Amino acid sequence: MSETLWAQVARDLTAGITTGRFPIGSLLPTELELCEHYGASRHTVRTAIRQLQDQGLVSRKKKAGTRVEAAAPTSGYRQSLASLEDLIQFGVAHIRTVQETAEVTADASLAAELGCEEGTRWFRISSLRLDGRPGGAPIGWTDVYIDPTYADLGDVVRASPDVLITTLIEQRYGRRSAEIRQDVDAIALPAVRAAALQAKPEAPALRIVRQYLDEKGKVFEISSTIHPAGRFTVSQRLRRMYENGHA
Amino acid sequence: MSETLWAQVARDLTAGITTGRFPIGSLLPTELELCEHYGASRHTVRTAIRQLQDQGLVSRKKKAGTRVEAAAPTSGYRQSLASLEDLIQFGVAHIRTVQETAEVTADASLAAELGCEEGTRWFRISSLRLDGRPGGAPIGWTDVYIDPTYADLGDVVRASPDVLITTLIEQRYGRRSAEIRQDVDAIALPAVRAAALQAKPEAPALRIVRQYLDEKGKVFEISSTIHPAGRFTVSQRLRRMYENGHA
DNA sequence: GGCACTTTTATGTTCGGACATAAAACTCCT
DNA sequence: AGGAGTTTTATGTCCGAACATAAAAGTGCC
Repeated sequence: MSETLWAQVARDLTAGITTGRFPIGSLLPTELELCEHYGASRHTVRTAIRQLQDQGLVSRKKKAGTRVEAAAPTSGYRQSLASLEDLIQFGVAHIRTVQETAEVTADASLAAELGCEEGTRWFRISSLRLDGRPGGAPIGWTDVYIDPTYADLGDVVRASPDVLITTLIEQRYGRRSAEIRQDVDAIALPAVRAAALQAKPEAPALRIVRQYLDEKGKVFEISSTIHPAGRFTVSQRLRRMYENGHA
Repeated sequence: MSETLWAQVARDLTAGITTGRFPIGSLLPTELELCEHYGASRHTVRTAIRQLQDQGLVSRKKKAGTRVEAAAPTSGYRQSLASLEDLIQFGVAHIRTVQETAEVTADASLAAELGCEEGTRWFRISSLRLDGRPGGAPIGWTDVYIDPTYADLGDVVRASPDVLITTLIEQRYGRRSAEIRQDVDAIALPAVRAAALQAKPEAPALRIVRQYLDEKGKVFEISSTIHPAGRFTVSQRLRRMYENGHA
């Protein structure tokens, strides 16, 4: 008795995926079918499937079934975001001065920018990012969109100008970001932001849109930041990751 | 009935840890005690504890019990570059049409752009990135700088317009990238590139500079790509990573 | 045809019980 | 005291069953 039953099932399913017996995009047999096939209880089969799910090999949805997402455990490059500097890079932890808050409904244009459904309601917190020196031009302008039920965060955000809003939500509501999606592109600086950012309208600017997803894959926060050219650079270091998980 | 029972238990235990009711190094109550305390089954309590374990908050050992290891979840995000789409995003695998090749020496301006020493000699391969449709405007302009000893790659690059230059170097010289550094910022489109990219000079553009380092940390390839606004977006997905390597 | 409603179904949550296993704790003998 | 063997105990594995829930699929009415 070397290997546990659920580990055997997990291994066999993984093998089926990597060998192509269960191609990417296809559905795995249902739990009941797997129970019968392996002569195991549903509990055991679910434990095995959870293993694959944790490795990102499959995703599950009620009624729809278990879908094969990838043929191999996520390997490739690993980004290290351990240091404070990395967090600043990624989360923009610069000092924030809140300019305005409002409850908005996403029209077609905003929905396209944020990558959300049209008609979604958001509570928006707009702020300027400064780099500490009082004299210098601002680094950027950020619009943070959060679930309207968190609207009371507005005051807290003003009170803690150096804490990430994501962190505030986690502390206050226990909702953690399990995944972050970031899109970076270039745009012409919108005229309405030119004055506040001390730059010319239509000047080149970097736009960073980040979606924060919880464990269930639901987006609960979106931020859109605009940096005039030369004031901010998105930096990353990716190291090749080996099978054993080390870099 | 908003939150599941096991999630409530997990949250309460997490709160107990962060508030110091269960200090680091101490042992949590046994499963049976927690069952009684929360009026839940052992299965439910175990699911909750597994959550904390996955987050690296506690460790478990038979007989010894459940030990508190950390007061806050180990944060750290992992970037998944598993799918082909991700590789295209990162390596720009679009079809390439080589425009010119030359041997250059980095002056102060180029050294600043590439982040290398002034005076370094490079072999430069300049190419346009197309997206397949013959009619459309190009996606971007790429200057790839490689060690002059690899100059004979110029012909190979022309012959294989859809293969990453990094891959070619690896195949031909066995030199593998162990780390990639990427910097993204916004610039005004240089006048000399405007015509080829079918855009106006000074128009907003995205610039992506990537350094490829080998195992010893030596940079052997640098690429600088310019994309006029709206033609390219740098996309990333980061998933929270836990101690055990799972997500 | 298209919209509103009901049914079906696969996964999610929760319970209760049983036995296995590893490691600490204890006992006992020399 | 100290090592060998036994007991205790908390976690690990596994089963069976029931109900909840979300989403697809089917149904029927206008």
